[in-house]
Amino acid sequence: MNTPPSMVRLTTQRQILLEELSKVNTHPTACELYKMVQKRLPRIGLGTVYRNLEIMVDSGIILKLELGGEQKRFDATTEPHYHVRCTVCGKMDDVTLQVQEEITKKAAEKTSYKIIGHLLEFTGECPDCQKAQAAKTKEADTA
Amino acid sequence: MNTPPSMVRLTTQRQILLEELSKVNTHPTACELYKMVQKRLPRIGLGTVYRNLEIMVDSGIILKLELGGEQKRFDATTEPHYHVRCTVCGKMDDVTLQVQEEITKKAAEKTSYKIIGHLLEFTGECPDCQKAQAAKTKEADTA
DNA sequence: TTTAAATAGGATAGTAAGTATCATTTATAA
DNA sequence: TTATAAATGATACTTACTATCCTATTTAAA
Repeated sequence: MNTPPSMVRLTTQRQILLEELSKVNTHPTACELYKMVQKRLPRIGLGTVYRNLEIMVDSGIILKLELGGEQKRFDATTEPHYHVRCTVCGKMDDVTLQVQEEITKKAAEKTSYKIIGHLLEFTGECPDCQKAQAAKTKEADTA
Repeated sequence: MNTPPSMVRLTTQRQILLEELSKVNTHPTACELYKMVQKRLPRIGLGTVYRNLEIMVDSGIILKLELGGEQKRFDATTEPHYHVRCTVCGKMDDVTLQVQEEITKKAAEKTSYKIIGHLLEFTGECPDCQKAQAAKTKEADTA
């Protein structure tokens, strides 16, 4: 068993990436994070962002949210919790709802799969999009 | 209010696509469906598959599963139900678990989003991958 | 029943998110 | 100090999916 001379270095890029991700609770996409980090490290490459996010996911520092939507999103909170996704703008937020452990057991009884866990995502309309929608409706009424 | 001269035709391609999708319960990807349909319609284009799947989703005939994983999957059963995804091979199956309506209400109390519904996906290892894993472990032991 | 309009199909080009490659730089260890 | 490993940034590539375009088919009108 030869341990390879491998160790995850806390480079400036990784540190700033993690700082920026921890700063927000909207679970940004890789591209959004790239833009955020670019303000502090203008020469950073998009590849570095993707690479380091993946490394941090693998080492359990952050979570990758792979549910609905086109793009993957990232989350600095690693404790299991649920999310809402806005069906209009795609934004994601946390839902501070007790994680349902028992549902995993129930599912395990119903299938021949070896169940590991579950992902729960709520869908809805975010406050901003609700407002925008209301404004639009009002506009149509007066027209 | 001018209704456009639009109506969804039940073409051969659409019919066969729907038949093939209804035949299986593994929720195939567009690409998998393409291969399935190709056996009966060798000249069909991949674009036609994507286009018609989208049309059928829009008209509510089938469901698009946009949860975890790289690709979207399709489901001929439109009643709300849950799924398991194999974390090894990506295969998806149904979980015949009672849909938790009350969880949506609970979530609505915890967020400023206007909650519409929820998506629940279990993760685990499918029987085939469990077997393959077991065989691999055994091989390593004897080596 | 021919003709016109709408719709659909197949081929192909284009997008966009994400991944792989590679030369260069930076950090660590001998 | 030097050798080795690892990380970076630039760029090329892959893949799932979408848009475009021209042809074919279906439907409706004359």
